[in-house]
Amino acid sequence: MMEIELPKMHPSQQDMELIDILWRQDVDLGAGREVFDFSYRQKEVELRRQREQEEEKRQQHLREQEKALLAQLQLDEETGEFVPRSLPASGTLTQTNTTNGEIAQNGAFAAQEGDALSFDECMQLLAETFPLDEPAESAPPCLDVSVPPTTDLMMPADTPAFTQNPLLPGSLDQAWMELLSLPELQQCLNMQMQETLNMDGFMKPSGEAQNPSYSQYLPGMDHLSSVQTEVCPPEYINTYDGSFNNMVSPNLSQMSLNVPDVGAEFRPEEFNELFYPEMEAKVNSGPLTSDGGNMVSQLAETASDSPVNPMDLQSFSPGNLSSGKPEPIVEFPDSDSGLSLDSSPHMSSPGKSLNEDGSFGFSDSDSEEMDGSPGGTESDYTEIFPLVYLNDGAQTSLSDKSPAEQQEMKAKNPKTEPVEASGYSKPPFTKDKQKKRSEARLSRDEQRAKALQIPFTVDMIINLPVDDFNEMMSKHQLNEAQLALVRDIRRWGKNKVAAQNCRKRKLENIVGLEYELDSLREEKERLKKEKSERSTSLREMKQQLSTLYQEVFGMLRDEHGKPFSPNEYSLQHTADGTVFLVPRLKKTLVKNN
DNA sequence: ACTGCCTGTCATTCC
DNA sequence: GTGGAATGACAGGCA
Repeated sequence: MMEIELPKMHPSQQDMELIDILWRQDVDLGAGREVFDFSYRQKEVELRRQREQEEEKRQQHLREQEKALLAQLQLDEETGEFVPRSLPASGTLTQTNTTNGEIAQNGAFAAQEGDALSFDECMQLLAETFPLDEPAESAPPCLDVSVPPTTDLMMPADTPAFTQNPLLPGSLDQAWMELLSLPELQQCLNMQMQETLNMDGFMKPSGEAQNPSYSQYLPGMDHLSSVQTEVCPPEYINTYDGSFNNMVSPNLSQMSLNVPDVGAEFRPEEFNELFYPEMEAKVNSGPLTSDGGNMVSQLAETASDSPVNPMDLQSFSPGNLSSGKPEPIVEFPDSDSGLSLDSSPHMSSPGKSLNEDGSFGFSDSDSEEMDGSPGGTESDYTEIFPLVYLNDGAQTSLSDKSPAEQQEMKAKNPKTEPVEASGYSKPPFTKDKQKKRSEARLSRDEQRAKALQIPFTVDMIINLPVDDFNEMMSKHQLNEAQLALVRDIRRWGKNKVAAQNCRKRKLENIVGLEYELDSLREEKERLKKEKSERSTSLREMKQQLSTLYQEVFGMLRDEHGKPFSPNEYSLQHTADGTVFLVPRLKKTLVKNN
């Protein structure tokens, strides 16, 4: 059996860190952790050490109990179970057999036996090696370390012997772990793990099971992963996986191409620079905090900078809101709330009915309606719509449009003709005409909104939930006319959709009623036919009954052999089939009575 | 010019 | 009380 030499050299801090990293890979990689800084990790290490101390005491107690129990047990070689000793007299021999059996079953136990280091000796050595101020150093929680010395002793390196033998008493395992806690053994173990890593590539058996994260999530970064295995505490990797993997993963592939040669010493700054070069460039004031939440928020801020709502671009363009000039008073006799049942936001895009010369191409004689029409509830903001609005609004709309949209408009409207005019010129079908007409109407409310420089789209005004709508309104300072128009647009739009739904429902009801009417007519015809058939059947049955009656009555004779007169007698039958000959006179008398 | 249809809007009721 | 859906009624546009 192998005899483990205990080198006299003391481990360096780097070795301890490396050992720490390695056992953490095995022990902790399964759990995601939001730790980025060493301080947090060190605190956690201290807490863990305290817990391990307590655990060690508890396990020591258990070991003593198990020792006492083992002293009373022997191994049943057939079942592999420990059974109570039957004969105390043969205790010595049995003890020997038990030991042999254990040796045969587990090399660890054999190694311990052969190592001539008892548990107490180990503990003493432990106490000597590590004074009382940091006793936890001697008991790292890498108790489940994947490569125990048994790997070298009796099992091949790739054998899944990392799992404990269920027959191995916990005390023995713990004793081994006590031994493993020695720095010398840790160094030896470190070398073994390095060999295993080199041989298996990357912690194949246990690493994948315990840390399915980075080796899979960072394809093509195997070299980096292996480097990180050595230089980066798994907490960092886990933290990246847990917190940022989704966010930064699109960049990881690029980063892997530019990965610098990571030095043997891990530096969070370099790590951040490595994975967040853009953010480093953006947030260049002071070092990045290692706190994941802060980084998330910074990322969110970064992300929130880029996407700009097209509506916002349009709505908050210079001069739209903050001009401070008095809003032109607009009057639009006909509203168009911009939405229908199947309307898409594009249908209500502003400027669709704009003429190229800058005037609005209202459909449905809107230009005529512009002259003036009865003012209803719109009167508060629809006093009179000055011509200034037409030019201003049109120019604004045109300028707000993207070049592509303007080109599209030009393509749709090559001449100064209104879109509606061209659309109505040669409509192939009436439905299409109506649709175009509806689309043309769609822009009117938007133009009203644009005229009053309302910074919302009609779609938003109409379709936002009440809370969001109120929130949106509260975020902008709108004057009375704008508020009235916005609420009118919302009311019109909702009522328009409601009217469309109502009419659709009404049509569906009509169709349904027609269908029901047809069904009822069919049912009526069927019932009439059935009635006729049954009437015919009844008539035939009556005829048959009459024939049968006469036949039976004619066969009846009185005591003189004469037939009964049908005028004086009649046949009657009861429900049970009994037939009676009843005198008609008597029956008449009975009836009269 | 009349008619029927479609659509938007208003007023009202109800939830 | 408010918001919104539902609906009848009305008006305007169009074919």
